[in-house]
Amino acid sequence: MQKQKYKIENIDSFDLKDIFECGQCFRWNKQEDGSYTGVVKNNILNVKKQDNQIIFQGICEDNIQKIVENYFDLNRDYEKIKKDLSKIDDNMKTSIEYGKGIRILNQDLWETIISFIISANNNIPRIKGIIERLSQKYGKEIIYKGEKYYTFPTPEELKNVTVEEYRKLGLGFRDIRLYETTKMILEKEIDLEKLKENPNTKEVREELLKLSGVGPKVADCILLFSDLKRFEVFPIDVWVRRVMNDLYIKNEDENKVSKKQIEKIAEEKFGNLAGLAQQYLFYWRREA
DNA sequence: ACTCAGGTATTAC
DNA sequence: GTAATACCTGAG
Repeated sequence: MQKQKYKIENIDSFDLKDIFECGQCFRWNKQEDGSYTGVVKNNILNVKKQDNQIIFQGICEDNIQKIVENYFDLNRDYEKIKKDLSKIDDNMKTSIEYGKGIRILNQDLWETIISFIISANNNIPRIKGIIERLSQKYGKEIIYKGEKYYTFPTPEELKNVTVEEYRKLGLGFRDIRLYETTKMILEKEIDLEKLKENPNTKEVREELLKLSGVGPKVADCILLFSDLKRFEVFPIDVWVRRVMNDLYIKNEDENKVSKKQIEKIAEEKFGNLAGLAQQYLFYWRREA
């Protein structure tokens, strides 16, 4: 573990707010100076934007450049993606203009699974609070700039946690789901390493759906936001349903719009970039 | 007191 | 297969 620093310059498609507040992650917090600090695996990172530079610093167990390039998806050409998506229609163009600094993070698969199970029928402040308490209680402490941070607990670290203990953390009815899913993963009923190696997204999705607390929406979030990185999925939550109905379907009652209907349009219009399109639309509809 | 929030699991047609 | 319903919790 050592303090490290890394800078990149003149990168488009990199805005702190767009990245950290577009709804893909839960462990990044804004600091007084406008930078963001977060926990990435066993590393504490702080990201600051200054002029046309992005400055990453933190305490890392591995090379910070390597960590950052992978986590922030730096080797993907977002300019090209945005250009392609913008051609589709004015709606996409508008939403991309709004969220032009978005990048989809390569988050740890296990952490993403648990985080999005917690997200079900929940609100962001509460989701963040639960994840923080979970990490504080079962993760490892790391001190950075005098502050205490906690790594996200590994499956092993949650091995002996009871349903009652989860309930005490405020998980509510999701307690049993965390318990069961952790058990399934520990016992390799679902092998996460094998999932990463499987290029067949449909098969991986079927596997994820076997986990307790993982339904269609959570499975798609995991596929898109974790290091599985499948951009062809299209997670449909209340906001996406709303924006898709507003823009393309125009049913008087958005709740009557079927999931299949939305999926069909997403597939036709956005194809293998559906996940990105979803994120721009979601962020725009929610924040703008 | 009551509604709502990044849905899922269960039960009943 | 598709529709209705319950579900922790805490903030507004």
